[in-house]
Amino acid sequence: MTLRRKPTDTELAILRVLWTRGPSTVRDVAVEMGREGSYTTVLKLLQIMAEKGLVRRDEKARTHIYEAADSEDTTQRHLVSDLLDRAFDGAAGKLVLRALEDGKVTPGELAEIRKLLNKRLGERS
Amino acid sequence: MTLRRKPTDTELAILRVLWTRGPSTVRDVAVEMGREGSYTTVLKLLQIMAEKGLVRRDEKARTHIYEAADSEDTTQRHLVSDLLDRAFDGAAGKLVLRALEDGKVTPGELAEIRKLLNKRLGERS
DNA sequence: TGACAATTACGAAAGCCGTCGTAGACAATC
DNA sequence: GATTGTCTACGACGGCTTTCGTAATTGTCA
Repeated sequence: MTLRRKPTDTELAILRVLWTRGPSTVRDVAVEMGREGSYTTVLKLLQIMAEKGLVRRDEKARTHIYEAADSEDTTQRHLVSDLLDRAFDGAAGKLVLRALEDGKVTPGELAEIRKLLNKRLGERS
Repeated sequence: MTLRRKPTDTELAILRVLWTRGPSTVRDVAVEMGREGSYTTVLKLLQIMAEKGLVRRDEKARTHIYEAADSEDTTQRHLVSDLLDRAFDGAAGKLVLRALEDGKVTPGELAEIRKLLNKRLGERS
């Protein structure tokens, strides 16, 4: 398996564009981020991300096409797990509490959390 | 209010020592981290963190005493909120699901989450 | 007082990140 | 074929993070 470093903030912003847009050109990404003026900066970032393995690059055409290497879900899982280790000593419950306090949660998500919670309560010894 | 930048990974590791040990000397922190060999590195980090306002320094005695400026809870809240913005578009529910999937949650925490969840379900329109 | 140990202070180096300027390749159009 | 526009490639810079070596300061103890 490939060892991938955690994406930086800027890299994550780019990945988010790729996740929502799908495979994109440099210009696509730059426009979406409102950074058309700094075109070469976005280009360079994507090139480095390709070296790191964060994105895949299709060079068949003159204008290259970039695509996120890992899915949004996978990356989110890694980021959460990382934060869990770094700041919560692995205690997921505490993180969940913090998140529920802070953020907005849709009713659908609330229901889903409930379901997962019940499953957890049921299976515990 | 003071504008504080997000602590780096290393800084967070130091903060965790300060949170569990309480006010500590450089040596205390270095020992706790198993980095007594790199004493001056830990010292320098703490000095910089003091400049940034991440820690407070008591210089009354010859051996300075360092203490985390923000509480663990506050910092955790900031980190979660930051991750929420950067990777989840603010959707706390999704983050909660990822965390529940991944980590270990104590029965006590499960109960607390349940309670908070019920409160949320009750108040929603 | 003098020697020694522990501590703080300081500066430099290496590496990474984000930014930008510029050069070169290529295609299309006239 | 020359010009123009778009794209990739490359190098350099400033800033930040972490590490380390070394000097300066201070306390202790014989």
